Amino acid sequence: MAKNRSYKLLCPIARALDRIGDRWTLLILRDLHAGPARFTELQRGLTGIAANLLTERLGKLVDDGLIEKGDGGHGAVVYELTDLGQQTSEIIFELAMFGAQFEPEGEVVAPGNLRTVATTLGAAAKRAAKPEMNFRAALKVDGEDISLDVENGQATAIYGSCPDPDLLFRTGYQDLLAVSEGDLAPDQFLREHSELEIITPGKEGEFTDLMSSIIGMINDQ
Amino acid sequence: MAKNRSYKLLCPIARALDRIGDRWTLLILRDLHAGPARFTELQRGLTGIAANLLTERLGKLVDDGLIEKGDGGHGAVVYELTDLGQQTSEIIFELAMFGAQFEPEGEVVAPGNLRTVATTLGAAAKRAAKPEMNFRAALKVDGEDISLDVENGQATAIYGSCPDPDLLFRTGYQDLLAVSEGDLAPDQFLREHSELEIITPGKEGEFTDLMSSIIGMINDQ
DNA sequence: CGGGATCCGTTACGATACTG
DNA sequence: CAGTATCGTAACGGATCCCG
Repeated sequence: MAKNRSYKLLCPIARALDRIGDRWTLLILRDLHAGPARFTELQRGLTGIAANLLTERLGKLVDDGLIEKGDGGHGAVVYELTDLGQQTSEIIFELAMFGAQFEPEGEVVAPGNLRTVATTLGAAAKRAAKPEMNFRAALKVDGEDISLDVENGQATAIYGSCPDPDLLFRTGYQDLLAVSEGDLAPDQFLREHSELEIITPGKEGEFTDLMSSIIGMINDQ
Repeated sequence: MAKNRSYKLLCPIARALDRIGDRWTLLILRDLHAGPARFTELQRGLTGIAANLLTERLGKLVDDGLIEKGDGGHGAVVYELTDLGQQTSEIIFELAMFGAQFEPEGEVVAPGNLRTVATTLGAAAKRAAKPEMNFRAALKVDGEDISLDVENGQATAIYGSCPDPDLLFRTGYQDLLAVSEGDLAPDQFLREHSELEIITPGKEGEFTDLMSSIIGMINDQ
């Protein structure tokens, strides 16, 4: 992996792990599924990854064609997923579904940013959205902006503010986790642990439908 | 992970990786999805994992409730998946789908046994089988037995011989890989790189249907 | 022979410091 | 901001040995 620790096995699973099985690598991809990001932004989301490790992992991901360096404006470098890198979406979503059932144990810490929320929500929405759905939702989770865009049932969630939204939804990260772990009932979450502000009347039904589907999908797995 | 290298992140993906993100762990689970296995059988399938590492990984998987020690008969210990461990099936299948597109590079080596084939085939069949399908297929891949059982569309593949099969299917591991990578056309694979022996007439249609669906699913992803 | 435990050299990781 | 350099520590990999 990092250097020469490939499994060298003639097996598709081993070949996948040779590319994304290193420590931190899947978490880096997780954050990039929420949209292009700068080096420092990634470092913050990974809470304490050493700079040299992040450098090495990014380099290997570029070499393997999963990500590429892009132009973030005024000379800034951003990393973003290639088409090949996008294909890890299903893997990451299944990991999230599997991991959501475990209680956080010991001294855990919230990530330095909420890109993980955008990724998980986006992957879930891709599966749960119905073809007739069309809306743009501006989410604020603990004050951080996430844009959820659904176009004819094609959902995309990006970490960042949403231009021209149909509605605004506020909640907290801890509340989202509680719902996904089954510790908080969906309707109680929607009634007491979040605020919904309607901008385009009529769109709020589609949004709450989608949220309910997502919560149901997570809980009954 | 191994000792205290948990990510300690409040994120479902990190919580999943704390359990199954260690080196070798997903490959161990891969082999166990093909049915219970003994220590030495696992060691062979993983081609060269050090005994101490396998011991440590198995111990952690038992502690985390993903696998358990069972009785393999005449005092033999076998490791097998718990219900929780079974839930990693989707993750492993998505890894296989992602990894199947890469050409093996450099000096790779075939795994010491073909449990990986049973796992990948089983996961694919679970998705591709239609509800009306019912058959038992005895597969021989490079002489190793894999049992594919489909009951009302519920597919299970186990590494081991199939009792009372409806048909017998022989092929080679390299041929299977070539098909899954798109280097060998499905119909050419079925005609020239495999043998089908019919035991219960009429069942061969269901089997080739399923195989075609699986190959199509892998290739157009 | 199966299922490990122990020891040891090598490699990767993690923290801090430093640089363009 | 975006990394590079250094270095102590922890994990890995290979071998050997042990016990039923």
